[in-house]
Amino acid sequence: MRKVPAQIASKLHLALPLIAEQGLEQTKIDEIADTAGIPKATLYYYFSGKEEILAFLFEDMLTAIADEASIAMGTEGTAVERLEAVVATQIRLLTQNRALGSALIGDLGRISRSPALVDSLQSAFYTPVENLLIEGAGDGSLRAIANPLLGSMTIFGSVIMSILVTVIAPADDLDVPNDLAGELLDVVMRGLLP
Amino acid sequence: MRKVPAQIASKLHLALPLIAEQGLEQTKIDEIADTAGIPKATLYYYFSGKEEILAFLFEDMLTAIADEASIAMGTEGTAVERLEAVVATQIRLLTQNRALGSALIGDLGRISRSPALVDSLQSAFYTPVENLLIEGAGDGSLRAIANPLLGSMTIFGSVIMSILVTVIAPADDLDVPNDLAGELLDVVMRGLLP
DNA sequence: GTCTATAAAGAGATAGAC
DNA sequence: GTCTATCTCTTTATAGAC
Repeated sequence: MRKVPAQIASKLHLALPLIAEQGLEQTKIDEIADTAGIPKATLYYYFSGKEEILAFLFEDMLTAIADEASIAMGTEGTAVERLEAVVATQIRLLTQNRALGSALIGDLGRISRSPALVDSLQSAFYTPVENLLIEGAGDGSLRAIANPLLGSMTIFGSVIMSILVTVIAPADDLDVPNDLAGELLDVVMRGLLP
Repeated sequence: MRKVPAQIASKLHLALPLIAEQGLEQTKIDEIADTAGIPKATLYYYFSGKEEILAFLFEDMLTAIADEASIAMGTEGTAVERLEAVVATQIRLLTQNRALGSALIGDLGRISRSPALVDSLQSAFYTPVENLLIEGAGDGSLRAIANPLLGSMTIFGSVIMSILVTVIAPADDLDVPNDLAGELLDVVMRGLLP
């Protein structure tokens, strides 16, 4: 894959709603080219095919999340406070670019098939959360759970599911909380027991 | 779609590892036919194409989960106890048929594109959990969270993520807990705060 | 280096005999 | 229900203009 110019990258986002709606499989590369306003041959010049295009966009988003999460981690405050900032960042970026977020969450299998994307996913979601869980156990602001991985999975799982249910495939009668990140964290933090 | 004989259905499962590994997109229908030992023409006799085959298998598993979850819900005990039984059932069935579980979790987008599968997913995962959360708030065994949907999302999210991380795409250095369901529920129930 | 046009290859799906 | 042969559509890849 050649280095993709910013203008191409930004145009590609125009094709994302299409991909998110019907899946990459059903999306012809001509549709992508037309919708994005990029000649098909140019796409083949930069990418080796459809998969690589989507992988590039995923990578793009995951890197952005990892970067902002890293910033949120570096702020002042207890581990809990920073954890909340990190999760809020993740949710914000996923919902901000709704179509890409949908495509990503709806296609976790694709990510798990690519080692590079697995790495990016870890940097964006697991690593910051897991580190904060460990820190929190240290500074006493979080309880020390036996397996920090289980904690970060719970958080990541609830984040992506909340996006899935509220943004990607919302039921008709659903009322989305204004402060989704806050309410979600409340549940995860305090648990379900009385 | 014609009614699929049990023998065809069971043979189809042989092709699942293939689909889970490389995705449906990269799986040729000839490969499915060969691996499952079903003539390609017969597949087209019962199904309209690849998508319908996978949808059928998903439906199959989701129905099984919904059925067993419904049984677990009907047992004696507090809401919490039955909730644990339901979640353990879900995890058990997802891991028991590892390849199908992988394909399902890795392809949530496909499910969200099909209203019938969304229904089945709800019956298998959301509905039983959400009902138990409401019941639990009633009998005092669970705290009354503002939005029960958030609770069921948290549970479902952590369930699928734990499957994803431990079963579908396990890291090399990962130690999978023996009692995954139990430890996971401990986190979700008691929360992350001290 | 980038684009237009088009040819070649490969997969999904179908038709009709058995 | 199953088989062989075939048709069609998509992707891939290239040749050549700019």
